[in-house]
Amino acid sequence: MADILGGFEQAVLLSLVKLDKEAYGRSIIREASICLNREVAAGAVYATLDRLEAKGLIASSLSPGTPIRDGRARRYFRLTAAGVRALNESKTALENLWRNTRWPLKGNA
Amino acid sequence: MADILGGFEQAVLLSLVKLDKEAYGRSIIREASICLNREVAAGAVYATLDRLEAKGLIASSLSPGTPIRDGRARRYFRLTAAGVRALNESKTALENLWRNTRWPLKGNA
DNA sequence: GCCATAGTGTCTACATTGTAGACTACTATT
DNA sequence: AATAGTAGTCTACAATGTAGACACTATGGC
Repeated sequence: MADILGGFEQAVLLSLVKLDKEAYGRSIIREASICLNREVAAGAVYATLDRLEAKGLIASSLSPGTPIRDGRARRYFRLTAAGVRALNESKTALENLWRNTRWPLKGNA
Repeated sequence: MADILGGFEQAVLLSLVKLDKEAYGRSIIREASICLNREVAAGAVYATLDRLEAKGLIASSLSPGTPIRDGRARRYFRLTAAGVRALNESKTALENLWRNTRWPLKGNA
């Protein structure tokens, strides 16, 4: 199993961090679009959220008690301790990968 | 198509950078193991090298003229201009992803 | 009441990337 | 010839990335 999270997973996870209490499907999609600077499909995000939840890196819960007012119930997501760890470790591994490499690379092709 | 190279691809590509003229299958495997701080299977590396070559990010050539002395002919790899670009862009995209995020993250779960 | 619209979540299908492990080749040594 | 050391190849499958169609609930206007 890859010990480094993929770019998309990191984007989704970091979106949760930034949105904090306001992290639910559609808001995550919007935030991830900004982070990655491109359009991201709803399915892509939900599929990733499901996988991350299956791995225990995030947890979800439907709109807490409060009455639903604007459409379907929102599903809120939050990072678990394991999620925070995985994110930190991925970042660290990536830093190590580039350590000792002057960047940006000069086109030496 | 992911605009951010995966961690393994980056490790392989960066190994080429570090090994420079001495980048061939087995030496890349050794270097990648160091970069990632874990064992990597030969098949994993060769498969990745083939894919990167198919995408035009690297190019290969068999041991240049010189007589083969220690086993099967070596296949040397080198980054193409597109490869350098892809590597730089991945790094940049990752930097942007983490921009404005204090790191390491505090376990707020 | 009925329809259009807006905001949400779900499902299916497929492409790409990550990885393991067994296997083939060639040389030098014993 | 048998063995070990260095190289590269192939197959198969798991994990991740992504698109696009679809379904549910509520509101506002006709």
